[in-house]
Amino acid sequence: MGPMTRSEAPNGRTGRPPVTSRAQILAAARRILERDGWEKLTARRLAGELGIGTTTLYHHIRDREDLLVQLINELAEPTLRLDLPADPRERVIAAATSIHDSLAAVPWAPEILTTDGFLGRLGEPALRLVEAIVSGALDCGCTPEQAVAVFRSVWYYTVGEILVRVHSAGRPAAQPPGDGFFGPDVDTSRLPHLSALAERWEELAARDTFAEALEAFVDGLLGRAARSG
Amino acid sequence: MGPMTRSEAPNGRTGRPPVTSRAQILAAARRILERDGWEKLTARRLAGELGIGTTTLYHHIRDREDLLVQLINELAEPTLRLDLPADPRERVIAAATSIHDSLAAVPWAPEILTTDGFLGRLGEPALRLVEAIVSGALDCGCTPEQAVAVFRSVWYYTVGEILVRVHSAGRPAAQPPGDGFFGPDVDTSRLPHLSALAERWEELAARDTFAEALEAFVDGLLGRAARSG
DNA sequence: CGGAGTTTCGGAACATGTTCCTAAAGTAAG
DNA sequence: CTTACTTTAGGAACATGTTCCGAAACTCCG
Repeated sequence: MGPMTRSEAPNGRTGRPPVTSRAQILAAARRILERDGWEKLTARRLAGELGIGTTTLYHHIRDREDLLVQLINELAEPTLRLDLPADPRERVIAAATSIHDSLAAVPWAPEILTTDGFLGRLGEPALRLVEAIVSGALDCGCTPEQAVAVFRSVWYYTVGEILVRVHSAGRPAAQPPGDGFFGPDVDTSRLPHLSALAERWEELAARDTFAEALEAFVDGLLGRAARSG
Repeated sequence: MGPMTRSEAPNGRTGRPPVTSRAQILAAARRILERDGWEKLTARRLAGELGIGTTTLYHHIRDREDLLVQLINELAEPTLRLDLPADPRERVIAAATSIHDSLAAVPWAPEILTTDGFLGRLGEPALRLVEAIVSGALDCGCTPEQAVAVFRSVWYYTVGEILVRVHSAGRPAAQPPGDGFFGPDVDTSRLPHLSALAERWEELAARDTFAEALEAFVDGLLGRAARSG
């Protein structure tokens, strides 16, 4: 469109010089995050922190989702670097646990985890753990199809655990027991076990069973693969 | 607050008569949903459909989340009614599958699934399936603690699967392979298996492996419980 | 210097969910 | 009828993410 570019930037750059960089925006976002909290990280406030116009942000960052993915990437990267066991099964579990713990430490904006190709948009440390899960599954005798399925299944479980737990965190009771547990017009006589467990539900739902269930899941997946292979 | 209520509604009701009911709002929401699509279901449009003021909605419905939970409840209820197998393991799997399929059929507003105590806010059909999972686990020799853990783990996996798949649905490729799969500056030589699978990733990630992985998960969880008990 | 080209900046505007506060519309007593 | 009380209705306003489009600031070339 328009006239052809006659000189394709011979030496220096052309155009109005930028007053802000993506790195500065990310730094300011981290500053707001730890100073004012997650809920204060808005586009206008972020622009104000940098002394620039609000819409200027959108020339350096596609949208809010883009910003948050970058932030998560920066904040979670150190935690994602760890030594992986040589044993395949242990490697799968260690990698999945590392992904879980790293992302669970960033409890704001959990919906970002479910964006399309989220792990692919992360940096090499995260992909290294994906590689570890896939390679571990392959070393356990999985076919490539099964190995990818193992990763995806473990990823789904991890995402779900984080999302549900984060959303239940602020509240006084996760899955409120007693009065509030059942809806308004529910016949509790048809739910004998739930009724019997109602008083203990809050306590039981608060327990962290991620690691145990993860092992059970991995064993189940790898066992199936070995049996069919 | 003001003078005491002298007469506590002797015969009829008092105050300005309501022009709208919660049921009418839900009906209008469903109408908009199937006529104009999910993205058109906004507070103002919903009020317009009913010919009432926008803020009037908030006297009948706490907030958007409340509306969506009610809607999901209405729409998913028929699917949640099915006969459950007598065999405990099959019962757990059938119940989890039913929950999954019912909620996956309501692909809008997936973030509602992770709200605090979501299943508890649903009606009796959904709770019946929760009861089925817990009772199945108990019948397989689980302790109450383990049974609740089984339910929660399966629920996490189900939620994660739905959320990730829904977010990947609209895009051309789930977890884009090839060029876009890896980030900008990633050393692919350190990711041999991922690189080798890059071309097939899209196809493999699109496969529906929920049922198989669910069985593996349940077997892993129940097997662990039986071994420890 | 001056116009052309190019890149960045940012104010105005829009649609969204939600809250505040006041008016409206009814019943019950005096 | 008038006054008190109660309940619902809804306009105005606010903060949010985001886009449109024109202005600003710089380089290059003649």
